[in-house]
Amino acid sequence: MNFNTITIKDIATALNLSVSTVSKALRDSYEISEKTKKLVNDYAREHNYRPNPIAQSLKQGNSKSIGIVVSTIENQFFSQVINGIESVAYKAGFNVIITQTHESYDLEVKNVEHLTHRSIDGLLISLSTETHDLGHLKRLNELGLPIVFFDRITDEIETHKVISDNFKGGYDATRHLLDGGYRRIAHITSPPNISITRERFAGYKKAMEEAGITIPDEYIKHCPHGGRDVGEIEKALNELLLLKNKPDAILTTSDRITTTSLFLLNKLGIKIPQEMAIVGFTNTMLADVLSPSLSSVYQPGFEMGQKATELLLNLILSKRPVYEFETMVLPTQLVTRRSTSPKN
Amino acid sequence: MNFNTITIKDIATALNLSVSTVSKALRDSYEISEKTKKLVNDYAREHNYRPNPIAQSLKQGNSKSIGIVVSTIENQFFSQVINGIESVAYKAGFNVIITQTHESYDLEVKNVEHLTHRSIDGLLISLSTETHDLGHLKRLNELGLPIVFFDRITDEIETHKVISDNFKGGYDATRHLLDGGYRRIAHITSPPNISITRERFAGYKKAMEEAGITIPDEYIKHCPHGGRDVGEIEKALNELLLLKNKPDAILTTSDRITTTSLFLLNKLGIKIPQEMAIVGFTNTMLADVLSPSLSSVYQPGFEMGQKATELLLNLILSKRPVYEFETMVLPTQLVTRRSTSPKN
DNA sequence: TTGAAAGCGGTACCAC
DNA sequence: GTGGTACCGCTTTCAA
Repeated sequence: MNFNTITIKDIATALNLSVSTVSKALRDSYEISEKTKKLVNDYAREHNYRPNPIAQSLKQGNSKSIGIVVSTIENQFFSQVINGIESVAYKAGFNVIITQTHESYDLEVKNVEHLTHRSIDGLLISLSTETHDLGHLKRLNELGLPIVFFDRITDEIETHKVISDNFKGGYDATRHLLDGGYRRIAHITSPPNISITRERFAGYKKAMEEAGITIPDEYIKHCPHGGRDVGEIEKALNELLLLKNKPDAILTTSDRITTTSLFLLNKLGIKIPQEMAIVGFTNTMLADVLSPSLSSVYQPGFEMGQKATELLLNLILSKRPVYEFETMVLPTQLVTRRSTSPKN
Repeated sequence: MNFNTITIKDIATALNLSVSTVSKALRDSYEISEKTKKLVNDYAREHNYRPNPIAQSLKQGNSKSIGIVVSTIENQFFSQVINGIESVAYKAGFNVIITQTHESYDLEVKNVEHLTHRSIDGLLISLSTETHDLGHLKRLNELGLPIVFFDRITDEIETHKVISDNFKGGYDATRHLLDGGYRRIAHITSPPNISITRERFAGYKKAMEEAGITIPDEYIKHCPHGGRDVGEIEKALNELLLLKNKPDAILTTSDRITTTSLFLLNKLGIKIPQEMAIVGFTNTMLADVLSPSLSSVYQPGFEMGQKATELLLNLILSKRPVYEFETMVLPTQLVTRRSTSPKN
């Protein structure tokens, strides 16, 4: 149903004008006399006229709106990104449509389809953990849909990308543990197909190598859905705890894996950091208030949303096709707290 | 831009049929021969045809999508509600469009306008703290737009509503404090114009009355934006701490007010619960892991989203106008933890 | 069984 | 300066 009180046609009838005249008057065309413009605009204002953007986009081929795909808005990092996106988009007169994949490839495909059908002018996307095949996005990219990837990106499509410095985040966190005297550092993370997993792992590995430590294979645990299900985190943690060569510290990635690991360790009665230190990627504002306070790698979510949107708007508003793309890397921030206090 | 590879017209041209025939074939009309149907459907499948829902909704006057308005998705409660909404909506073949007011009346009006223009079939809304005037929603309601309120509702519009048992939540939490020996119980909450504030206050008041305690006026602190800004929470808390007759416990409402209060108390070095007990409404999954673990009133967010959507779909799909409305009240759950351990 | 044409709400080209 | 009209993609009478 259409709940706009009034259409351009109604105005035309009421003022005894043609629709085209009304349309032009509303768009402040030079062709229309000031008198008519005033007449039309006054009437429109009084009757609370609003153009129907669906009709407009059908006609004009643009919609002044951008689509967003994230894994889940429950994740503080993503809700901060979305706030950043909105702050820039609204200022430029664009609306946003938010969708969630819940880490499902099928839902990602469905959402992207839904968004393009709703006639978006551009797409901001962070890939789901299940996504291997990028066909759905490649097709759109080739058709000319402006796309900007953020957070979880891909090499297979050339366009603007915005990430945080995951390598450095992983490196700094690991270095911090090493400096505190921890040597047996395990890593619970997302599946290796998504970019952030590989980047953070690389940082972790580098720091370990520099310390002359070989990482046992069984120290690396992947959660197939990036921690969506408690079970996968529980499994990873239990396996680590059962190792002969039990780790004395864990580096976790993603909000969910980090906070859930903390929860589980507490539940098991394991003393943090004496028996097990923990540092993780998370954007929760509660790191300070956790028990114990949680050392964490913070990503600039809001800024990431802003930057990604600025780049996307550039693509959308560019008169000519763009062939030069950039990958913007934003700094992460390690905040050390009690969960990683130095040994002894 | 339209990034659908192919339109109904393309199919018509390719198969040497008329658009109307193709349209009917795709909709499996009895008028069309099986042979033609097969021809059309095969071609459509091969070429990955998807109808353009914008054009459809322009024509049909419905869009198979529902609009959502919440204050902020950063709030765990609301992201849980949204997940509940999606779970029901998707199953019924409806899409959802999520918008945030950030507790601003202006944004609420703008979002509602944007949603109705995008041709939604129904609206799910939780009012912003700034909203006093309901004109924008009354108008739509009178025009026949199905609306279901949840969480922060209003008496001024008659329709389905879903809330949690805020009275009982407030009552139980207060009762729990009283049972623990706390008597000077303060209350930091949202502004009184929104329903949840009044309902929770009523429960708190009832419990205090039953205990024969008169609540000093200065024990009631309202955060104008429901805790959106840290400053307003800080101010409320500081004022309480400076009172001669300093409270020994606080009941907080909303995720933000609750967790921020905990943070601030910790920061000030105030011992919880010895110097100040705290219990609050929050849906964070971290209540257990906080320092100290936080007694909290949990609201069934996911279920609320589900119920609200079911009611909305009833309204949307109903053949005849609906005149009987219900207000569904879902149970809250008090989980007691260390932040409210009994005195002594 | 199939097709022509109108129309949803706008925009824009082209006449007058 | 104003109006007629075609069109965006699709659905739906009404004719053929």
